[in-house]
Amino acid sequence: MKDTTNTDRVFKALGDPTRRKLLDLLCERNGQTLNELCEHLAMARQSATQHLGILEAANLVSTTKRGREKLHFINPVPLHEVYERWVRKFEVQRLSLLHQLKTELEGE
Amino acid sequence: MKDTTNTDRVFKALGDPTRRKLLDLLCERNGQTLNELCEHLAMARQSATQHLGILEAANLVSTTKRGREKLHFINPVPLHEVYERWVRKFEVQRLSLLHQLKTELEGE
DNA sequence: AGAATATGCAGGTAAATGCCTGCATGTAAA
DNA sequence: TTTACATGCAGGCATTTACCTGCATATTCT
Repeated sequence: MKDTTNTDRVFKALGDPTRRKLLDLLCERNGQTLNELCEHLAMARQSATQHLGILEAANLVSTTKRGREKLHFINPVPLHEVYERWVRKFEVQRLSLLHQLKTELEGE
Repeated sequence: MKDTTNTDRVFKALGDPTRRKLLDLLCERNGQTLNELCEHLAMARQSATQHLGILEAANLVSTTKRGREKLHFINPVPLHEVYERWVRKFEVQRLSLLHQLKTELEGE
Protein backbone atom coordinates (compact mmCIF):
# COMPACT_ATOMS: atom_id res chain seq x y z
CA MET A 1 0.00 0.00 0.00
CA LYS A 2 1.25 3.48 -0.77
CA ASP A 3 1.59 6.15 1.84
CA THR A 4 -1.65 8.04 1.66
CA THR A 5 -2.38 11.35 3.32
CA ASN A 6 -5.48 12.03 5.34
CA THR A 7 -6.94 14.18 2.62
CA ASP A 8 -6.29 11.36 0.22
CA ARG A 9 -8.16 8.86 2.34
CA VAL A 10 -11.13 11.17 2.83
CA PHE A 11 -11.56 11.92 -0.87
CA LYS A 12 -11.03 8.28 -1.78
CA ALA A 13 -13.64 7.25 0.78
CA LEU A 14 -16.14 9.78 -0.59
CA GLY A 15 -15.53 8.57 -4.13
CA ASP A 16 -17.86 5.61 -3.73
CA PRO A 17 -21.66 6.05 -3.77
CA THR A 18 -22.24 3.24 -1.28
CA ARG A 19 -20.00 4.93 1.25
CA ARG A 20 -21.72 8.28 0.74
CA LYS A 21 -25.03 6.51 1.31
CA LEU A 22 -23.69 5.06 4.56
CA LEU A 23 -22.78 8.57 5.71
CA ASP A 24 -26.25 9.72 4.71
CA LEU A 25 -27.81 6.92 6.76
CA LEU A 26 -25.71 7.82 9.79
CA CYS A 27 -26.61 11.45 9.31
CA GLU A 28 -30.29 10.51 9.57
CA ARG A 29 -29.73 8.44 12.67
CA ASN A 30 -26.38 8.18 14.37
CA GLY A 31 -25.11 5.11 16.18
CA GLN A 32 -26.61 2.41 13.96
CA THR A 33 -25.44 -1.17 14.02
CA LEU A 34 -23.92 -2.99 11.06
CA ASN A 35 -27.11 -4.96 10.47
CA GLU A 36 -29.26 -1.85 10.53
CA LEU A 37 -27.06 -0.16 7.96
CA CYS A 38 -27.03 -3.28 5.80
CA GLU A 39 -30.81 -3.29 5.49
CA HIS A 40 -30.59 -0.23 3.26
CA LEU A 41 -27.85 -1.58 1.02
CA ALA A 42 -28.19 -4.08 -1.82
CA MET A 43 -25.11 -6.11 -0.98
CA ALA A 44 -23.74 -8.72 1.40
CA ARG A 45 -23.03 -7.72 4.98
CA GLN A 46 -19.33 -8.43 4.49
CA SER A 47 -19.14 -5.93 1.66
CA ALA A 48 -20.71 -3.25 3.82
CA THR A 49 -18.15 -4.04 6.51
CA GLN A 50 -15.38 -3.30 4.05
CA HIS A 51 -16.93 0.04 3.11
CA LEU A 52 -17.32 0.96 6.77
CA GLY A 53 -13.70 0.00 7.32
CA ILE A 54 -12.63 2.47 4.66
CA LEU A 55 -14.79 5.19 6.20
CA GLU A 56 -13.25 4.42 9.57
CA ALA A 57 -9.71 4.55 8.13
CA ALA A 58 -10.58 7.98 6.75
CA ASN A 59 -11.77 8.92 10.22
CA LEU A 60 -15.22 9.72 8.88
CA VAL A 61 -16.83 7.08 11.07
CA SER A 62 -15.95 5.81 14.53
CA THR A 63 -17.29 2.74 16.27
CA THR A 64 -17.98 1.20 19.65
CA LYS A 65 -19.05 -2.25 20.67
CA ARG A 66 -22.22 -2.77 22.66
CA GLY A 67 -22.38 -6.43 23.52
CA ARG A 68 -22.36 -8.36 20.29
CA GLU A 69 -23.29 -5.30 18.24
CA LYS A 70 -21.07 -2.67 16.67
CA LEU A 71 -22.35 0.87 16.72
CA HIS A 72 -21.32 3.36 14.05
CA PHE A 73 -21.03 7.09 14.56
CA ILE A 74 -20.37 9.76 11.98
CA ASN A 75 -17.48 12.15 12.40
CA PRO A 76 -18.00 15.32 10.36
CA VAL A 77 -14.66 16.90 11.26
CA PRO A 78 -12.56 15.57 8.35
CA LEU A 79 -15.22 16.74 5.91
CA HIS A 80 -15.08 20.20 7.38
CA GLU A 81 -11.30 20.25 7.25
CA VAL A 82 -11.27 19.18 3.62
CA TYR A 83 -13.72 21.92 2.85
CA GLU A 84 -11.73 24.55 4.70
CA ARG A 85 -8.34 23.55 3.37
CA TRP A 86 -9.25 22.63 -0.16
CA VAL A 87 -12.74 23.34 -1.46
CA ARG A 88 -12.89 26.84 -0.08
CA LYS A 89 -10.17 28.23 -2.29
CA PHE A 90 -12.20 27.43 -5.37
CA GLU A 91 -14.92 29.67 -4.03
CA VAL A 92 -12.70 32.63 -4.91
CA GLN A 93 -12.75 31.54 -8.54
CA ARG A 94 -16.48 31.01 -8.43
CA LEU A 95 -17.28 34.38 -6.93
CA SER A 96 -15.03 36.20 -9.37
CA LEU A 97 -16.83 34.41 -12.20
CA LEU A 98 -20.16 35.53 -10.79
CA HIS A 99 -18.88 39.07 -10.52
CA GLN A 100 -17.62 38.95 -14.09
CA LEU A 101 -20.98 37.63 -15.31
CA LYS A 102 -22.84 40.31 -13.41
CA THR A 103 -20.82 43.21 -14.81
CA GLU A 104 -21.15 41.78 -18.31
CA LEU A 105 -24.92 41.60 -17.96
CA GLU A 106 -25.01 45.16 -16.69
CA GLY A 107 -23.00 46.28 -19.70
CA GLU A 108 -25.72 45.16 -22.11
CA MET B 1 -20.56 1.83 -18.43
CA LYS B 2 -23.07 2.29 -15.65
CA ASP B 3 -25.35 5.27 -15.44
CA THR B 4 -23.56 7.67 -13.17
CA THR B 5 -25.03 10.82 -11.71
CA ASN B 6 -23.29 14.17 -11.81
CA THR B 7 -22.52 14.01 -8.12
CA ASP B 8 -21.03 10.60 -8.72
CA ARG B 9 -18.72 11.85 -11.44
CA VAL B 10 -17.58 14.82 -9.38
CA PHE B 11 -16.70 12.77 -6.30
CA LYS B 12 -15.05 10.11 -8.42
CA ALA B 13 -13.01 12.75 -10.19
CA LEU B 14 -11.89 14.27 -6.89
CA GLY B 15 -10.92 10.84 -5.58
CA ASP B 16 -7.59 10.90 -7.39
CA PRO B 17 -4.67 13.01 -6.11
CA THR B 18 -3.37 13.74 -9.61
CA ARG B 19 -6.71 15.22 -10.60
CA ARG B 20 -6.85 17.34 -7.47
CA LYS B 21 -3.37 18.57 -8.29
CA LEU B 22 -4.54 19.51 -11.78
CA LEU B 23 -7.35 21.54 -10.26
CA ASP B 24 -4.82 23.16 -7.93
CA LEU B 25 -2.62 24.06 -10.89
CA LEU B 26 -5.55 25.59 -12.75
CA CYS B 27 -6.53 27.46 -9.62
CA GLU B 28 -3.10 29.07 -9.56
CA ARG B 29 -3.26 30.00 -13.22
CA ASN B 30 -6.33 29.38 -15.33
CA GLY B 31 -6.24 28.55 -19.03
CA GLN B 32 -3.08 26.44 -19.13
CA THR B 33 -2.24 24.14 -22.01
CA LEU B 34 -1.85 20.40 -21.74
CA ASN B 35 1.92 20.63 -21.97
CA GLU B 36 2.11 23.29 -19.29
CA LEU B 37 0.07 21.15 -16.92
CA CYS B 38 2.15 18.09 -17.74
CA GLU B 39 5.35 19.78 -16.64
CA HIS B 40 4.17 19.55 -13.04
CA LEU B 41 3.16 15.90 -13.18
CA ALA B 42 5.40 12.85 -13.03
CA MET B 43 3.68 10.91 -15.78
CA ALA B 44 3.31 10.66 -19.54
CA ARG B 45 1.33 13.33 -21.35
CA GLN B 46 -1.23 10.77 -22.45
CA SER B 47 -1.98 9.86 -18.84
CA ALA B 48 -2.58 13.48 -17.97
CA THR B 49 -4.93 13.73 -20.93
CA GLN B 50 -7.02 10.92 -19.45
CA HIS B 51 -7.20 12.65 -16.08
CA LEU B 52 -8.24 15.89 -17.73
CA GLY B 53 -10.88 13.98 -19.66
CA ILE B 54 -12.35 12.72 -16.41
CA LEU B 55 -12.33 16.23 -14.95
CA GLU B 56 -14.05 17.47 -18.09
CA ALA B 57 -16.68 14.71 -17.91
CA ALA B 58 -17.37 15.82 -14.34
CA ASN B 59 -17.71 19.35 -15.65
CA LEU B 60 -14.94 20.53 -13.37
CA VAL B 61 -12.82 21.64 -16.29
CA SER B 62 -13.74 23.04 -19.68
CA THR B 63 -11.50 23.50 -22.69
CA THR B 64 -10.99 25.53 -25.84
CA LYS B 65 -8.63 25.12 -28.70
CA ARG B 66 -6.23 27.88 -29.62
CA GLY B 67 -4.44 26.79 -32.74
CA ARG B 68 -2.73 23.54 -32.02
CA GLU B 69 -2.97 24.06 -28.28
CA LYS B 70 -5.75 23.10 -25.90
CA LEU B 71 -6.49 25.50 -23.08
CA HIS B 72 -7.96 24.26 -19.81
CA PHE B 73 -10.23 26.28 -17.56
CA ILE B 74 -11.48 25.39 -14.12
CA ASN B 75 -15.18 25.36 -13.39
CA PRO B 76 -15.82 25.71 -9.66
CA VAL B 77 -19.62 25.42 -9.90
CA PRO B 78 -19.94 21.63 -9.44
CA LEU B 79 -17.70 21.82 -6.39
CA HIS B 80 -19.93 24.45 -4.90
CA GLU B 81 -23.05 22.44 -5.67
CA VAL B 82 -21.59 19.35 -4.06
CA TYR B 83 -20.78 21.41 -1.01
CA GLU B 84 -24.23 22.96 -0.83
CA ARG B 85 -26.20 19.82 -1.48
CA TRP B 86 -24.08 17.30 0.38
CA VAL B 87 -21.29 18.53 2.64
CA ARG B 88 -23.36 21.25 4.25
CA LYS B 89 -25.76 18.94 5.98
CA PHE B 90 -22.92 17.34 7.90
CA GLU B 91 -22.10 20.76 9.26
CA VAL B 92 -25.24 20.48 11.36
CA GLN B 93 -23.80 17.39 13.01
CA ARG B 94 -20.48 19.08 13.50
CA LEU B 95 -21.90 22.22 15.06
CA SER B 96 -24.11 20.24 17.40
CA LEU B 97 -21.06 18.26 18.47
CA LEU B 98 -19.24 21.52 19.15
CA HIS B 99 -22.19 22.80 21.14
CA GLN B 100 -22.30 19.58 23.11
CA LEU B 101 -18.61 19.80 23.88
CA LYS B 102 -18.90 23.40 24.91
CA THR B 103 -21.73 22.83 27.38
CA GLU B 104 -19.91 19.82 28.81
CA LEU B 105 -16.82 21.91 29.40
CA GLU B 106 -18.87 24.61 31.03
CA GLY B 107 -20.43 22.03 33.32
CA GLU B 108 -17.07 21.09 34.81
C1' DA C 1 7.28 22.05 -48.66
C1' DG C 2 9.58 20.08 -44.76
C1' DA C 3 10.56 19.96 -39.85
C1' DA C 4 9.21 20.80 -35.29
C1' DT C 5 5.55 21.08 -31.97
C1' DA C 6 0.97 20.08 -29.63
C1' DT C 7 -2.32 17.02 -29.21
C1' DG C 8 -5.44 12.75 -30.33
C1' DC C 9 -6.30 7.90 -30.50
C1' DA C 10 -5.80 2.87 -29.63
C1' DG C 11 -4.39 -1.02 -27.34
C1' DG C 12 -1.97 -3.33 -23.54
C1' DT C 13 -0.99 -4.32 -18.47
C1' DA C 14 -0.30 -4.52 -13.45
C1' DA C 15 -2.59 -3.21 -9.50
C1' DA C 16 -6.58 -1.66 -7.03
C1' DT C 17 -11.49 -2.01 -6.20
C1' DG C 18 -15.88 -3.88 -5.05
C1' DC C 19 -18.22 -7.63 -4.64
C1' DC C 20 -18.89 -12.45 -3.43
C1' DT C 21 -18.82 -17.17 -0.55
C1' DG C 22 -17.41 -20.01 3.33
C1' DC C 23 -16.17 -20.47 7.81
C1' DA C 24 -14.73 -18.82 12.65
C1' DT C 25 -15.71 -16.30 16.82
C1' DG C 26 -18.05 -13.95 20.36
C1' DT C 27 -22.40 -12.68 22.75
C1' DA C 28 -27.26 -13.09 24.05
C1' DA C 29 -31.54 -15.75 24.63
C1' DA C 30 -34.24 -20.26 25.55
C1' DT D 1 -26.00 -25.51 27.81
C1' DT D 2 -27.72 -25.45 23.48
C1' DT D 3 -29.36 -22.41 19.96
C1' DA D 4 -29.77 -18.17 17.59
C1' DC D 5 -27.79 -13.89 16.40
C1' DA D 6 -24.16 -10.16 15.28
C1' DT D 7 -19.98 -9.65 13.63
C1' DG D 8 -14.94 -10.92 12.11
C1' DC D 9 -11.73 -12.98 8.94
C1' DA D 10 -9.85 -15.01 4.64
C1' DG D 11 -9.65 -16.11 -0.03
C1' DG D 12 -11.41 -15.73 -4.80
C1' DC D 13 -12.94 -13.26 -8.93
C1' DA D 14 -14.56 -9.90 -12.43
C1' DT D 15 -14.14 -5.16 -13.44
C1' DT D 16 -12.14 -0.74 -13.25
C1' DT D 17 -8.27 2.21 -12.83
C1' DA D 18 -4.05 4.46 -13.78
C1' DC D 19 -0.49 4.04 -15.96
C1' DC D 20 2.30 2.87 -20.20
C1' DT D 21 3.94 2.60 -25.50
C1' DG D 22 3.32 3.35 -30.38
C1' DC D 23 1.48 5.70 -33.99
C1' DA D 24 -1.72 9.26 -36.34
C1' DT D 25 -3.19 13.97 -37.03
C1' DA D 26 -3.15 18.88 -37.00
C1' DT D 27 -0.88 23.30 -36.60
C1' DT D 28 2.99 26.42 -36.62
C1' DC D 29 7.74 27.82 -37.94
C1' DT D 30 11.80 27.94 -41.41
